[in-house]
Amino acid sequence: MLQFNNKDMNLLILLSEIATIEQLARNKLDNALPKDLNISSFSVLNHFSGSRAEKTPLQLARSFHVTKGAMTNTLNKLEKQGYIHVRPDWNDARKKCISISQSGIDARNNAMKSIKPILDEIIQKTDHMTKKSLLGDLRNFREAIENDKV
Amino acid sequence: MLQFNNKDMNLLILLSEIATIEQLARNKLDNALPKDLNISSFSVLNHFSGSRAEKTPLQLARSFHVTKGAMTNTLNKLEKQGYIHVRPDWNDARKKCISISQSGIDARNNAMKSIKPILDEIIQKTDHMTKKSLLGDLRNFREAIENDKV
DNA sequence: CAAAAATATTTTATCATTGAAATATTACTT
DNA sequence: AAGTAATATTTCAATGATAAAATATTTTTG
Repeated sequence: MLQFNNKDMNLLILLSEIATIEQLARNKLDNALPKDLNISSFSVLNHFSGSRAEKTPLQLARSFHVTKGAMTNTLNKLEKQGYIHVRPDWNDARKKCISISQSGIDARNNAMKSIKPILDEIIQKTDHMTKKSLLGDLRNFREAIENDKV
Repeated sequence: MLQFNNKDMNLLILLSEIATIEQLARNKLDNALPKDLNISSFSVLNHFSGSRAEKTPLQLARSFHVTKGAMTNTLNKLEKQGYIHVRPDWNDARKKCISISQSGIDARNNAMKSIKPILDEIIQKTDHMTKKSLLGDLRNFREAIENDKV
């Protein structure tokens, strides 16, 4: 009855499972975050809480796999809010250098507090082994998807 | 340095990995699909190729975890394209019954052909064990996320 | 060194989604 | 049977993303 092989169908099922989880998680977190911070903005702030080194908009766009235009939007909002510092790159006037401000750090920490109950509920409901194997498998899987567009 | 526990941070990393994969896969498939079919429309058609039983718009919206308004949109487009049949539920005038048409089946098969190279490339690059354990783990994980909003 | 190509950012139009309100129908309650 | 609550779908405004074009700057190349 199916004219396409099982592997293709199984992969579509896998991808649709991933899309479903993404949608569920996005909506939950979006609703829990402070009104002035959507997931995109929060992700950028959270990124800088790991490594505070300056990044260009293009680097950030690539990190998050969004378009440059989308990153322009997010950064404009964050700058208006005072959560990031934006300065020209003195060596290359095409570039900008983005870093997090103190109030950006505060906003990120505050946002973390507001989503913590959601995170903790998920953690509590997922057994340790699942989470442990998931991350490694997902990273392998992502590499299979992304690395032809080097 | 981090004022939030590792479990929370690791879960955020896991979720961001999932979001990244979703974006990559969505963009690839979107670009490969015929111009008259986006992922949402294709997903609905593909759903019906598995089980051809009629579904209501609300059932479909829940299957795909999108809002009812989004499903209305998708179904309107598919109906204009002639890819689905829409009929009233004779027992309950609030409901509609959706099924796939023959040209919908053709459109789905044609779309499958156009994305097959992408699917096959991913399959070829991902080892069997990864895919095998991934699906089960993801389903467990999804349940942890979704089942408090029963 | 001038022209062309490459790179970085912004702008623009378009599109799909969301949450909430509006509409219509059915089920429940008393 | 009337009134209220619940359910199903659609509409609407707002939002955030995309692709592609526009702008500006730097690098390459002939």
